[in-house]
Amino acid sequence: MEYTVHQLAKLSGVSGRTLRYYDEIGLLKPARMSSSGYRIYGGKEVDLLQQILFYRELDVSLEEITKIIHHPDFDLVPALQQHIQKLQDKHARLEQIISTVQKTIESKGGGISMSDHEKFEGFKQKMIDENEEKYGKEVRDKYGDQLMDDSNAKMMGLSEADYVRMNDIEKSFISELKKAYETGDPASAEAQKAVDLHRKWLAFTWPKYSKEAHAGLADMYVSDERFTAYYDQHIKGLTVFLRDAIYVYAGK
Amino acid sequence: MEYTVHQLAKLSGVSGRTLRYYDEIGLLKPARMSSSGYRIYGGKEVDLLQQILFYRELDVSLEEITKIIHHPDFDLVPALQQHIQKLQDKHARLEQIISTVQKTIESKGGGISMSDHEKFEGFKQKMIDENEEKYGKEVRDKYGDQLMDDSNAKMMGLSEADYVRMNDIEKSFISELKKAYETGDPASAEAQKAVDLHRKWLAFTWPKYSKEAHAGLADMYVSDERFTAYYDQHIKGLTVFLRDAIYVYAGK
DNA sequence: ATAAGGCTTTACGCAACGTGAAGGTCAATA
DNA sequence: TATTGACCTTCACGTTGCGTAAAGCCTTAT
Repeated sequence: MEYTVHQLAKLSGVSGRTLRYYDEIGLLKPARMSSSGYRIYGGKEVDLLQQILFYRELDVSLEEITKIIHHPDFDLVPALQQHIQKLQDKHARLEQIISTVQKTIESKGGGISMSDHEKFEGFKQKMIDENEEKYGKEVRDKYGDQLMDDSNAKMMGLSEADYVRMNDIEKSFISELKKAYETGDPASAEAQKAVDLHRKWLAFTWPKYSKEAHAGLADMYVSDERFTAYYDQHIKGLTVFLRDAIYVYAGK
Repeated sequence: MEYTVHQLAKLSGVSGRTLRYYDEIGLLKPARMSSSGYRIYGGKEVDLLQQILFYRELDVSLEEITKIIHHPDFDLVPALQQHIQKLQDKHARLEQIISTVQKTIESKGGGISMSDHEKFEGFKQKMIDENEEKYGKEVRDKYGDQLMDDSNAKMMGLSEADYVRMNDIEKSFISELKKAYETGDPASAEAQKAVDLHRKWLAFTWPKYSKEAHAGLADMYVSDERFTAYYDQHIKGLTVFLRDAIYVYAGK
């Protein structure tokens, strides 16, 4: 039996455009062309199309399918294993996303404002990842794996109520810090009060406090442009002022 | 603090191109343009970008994000609920795909040929779905829900070994049918032997055999172009011949 | 003054087709 | 036989979220 595009299309459930496209990219060529230039497909092509659709169902790209179909000695198993890896990654990521969206929806019923919630759920993991990436090695070298792992765990375990309190404290901290900046003295009472709030704020994510780590963090603030940008957003030079105040606080 | 594209890009982790694109589609416009035409972003834009990236992480389309961000009274919860639905569908589908790919890989170790396996795993559920869609109502009306459900269940429970045997039987059936066609007589011994093989083949997916259902299936074969195409692929007119032979077999 | 590095707009490319547009072909009917 | 109407063909643009040049202006440092 022979089929034109539309016939094969109806037979297989794909569109005519799809078949022309498959012809175009060399995935499925018609058996022959009629005298008037029509595409004519035969039984062999029907079978091939079945196989193509099978792999397509599995989310394999048409490029991969082309290799699979047209090279009988194609190394299928490793390719599929790699493919399954990607699928599983996607799967895990979706799971995470779904849970985040669910929490986001729930939070709309509760007292936590949307923007808080966004900042909370959306960036928690990201913060940990970035933290790990940028400072992980340094911190692990300096203070050991335990501290870093504990810190990450604590971050993940943060409740939303905690998060709200943490945010409140940070706001107080920023406002105190700005006031302190006016004095121009990192050792002033105002500055030290601000740093104390900073310490409390850190307590939410730090499993164990140490003056050395606090001072180390101050260095990071100054050297990392994202932190600098964040603090200098309020007043230019605030980051350096904060570092100096922490130095005093930590007795460095 | 003010930022140029590249500065904000580094700060937030996205590319400059992305920021220009967001400007272009009206998702995130710079606070102002410098005298020389540079994009200048402020603290407000930094916050907005954070929110944008949050939703982007959740696989929300930029179009949706635009609505969410720029219309404070946007009805977020139903939108997110709808979104979560899509995510869950994707998630479930991925699960199914992963399992199929896994089985596909496993089968490469066993004795079942790839092509058999493809046909088996990939189309089993699809067959059921299509079956249900096309004939479900008719069959359920005629023979009751139980038969249809049982049939679907039996199909899903088919082992691969069964599937191989099923395929063998179908091959014999086709070859017998072709021989029978030569005789031109649907009542010939050859034709009836073929129909008997057809019956055995059916037994793999039919929970209970009945002559009425068999004859009904023959009608479907003739009226459905996919079946017609399938059988007429071998010899034109074979479908009608098969129907007539089944009629005789079923005493209709 | 010149080079380096930032910025700009313009525009093609990616995946897998959907959706016309403009025009040829084929079978059946008035 | 001429004309529908239903096919078929080849362009070619639109989709999503940017990556990646290309060509040229702006700014800063040497």
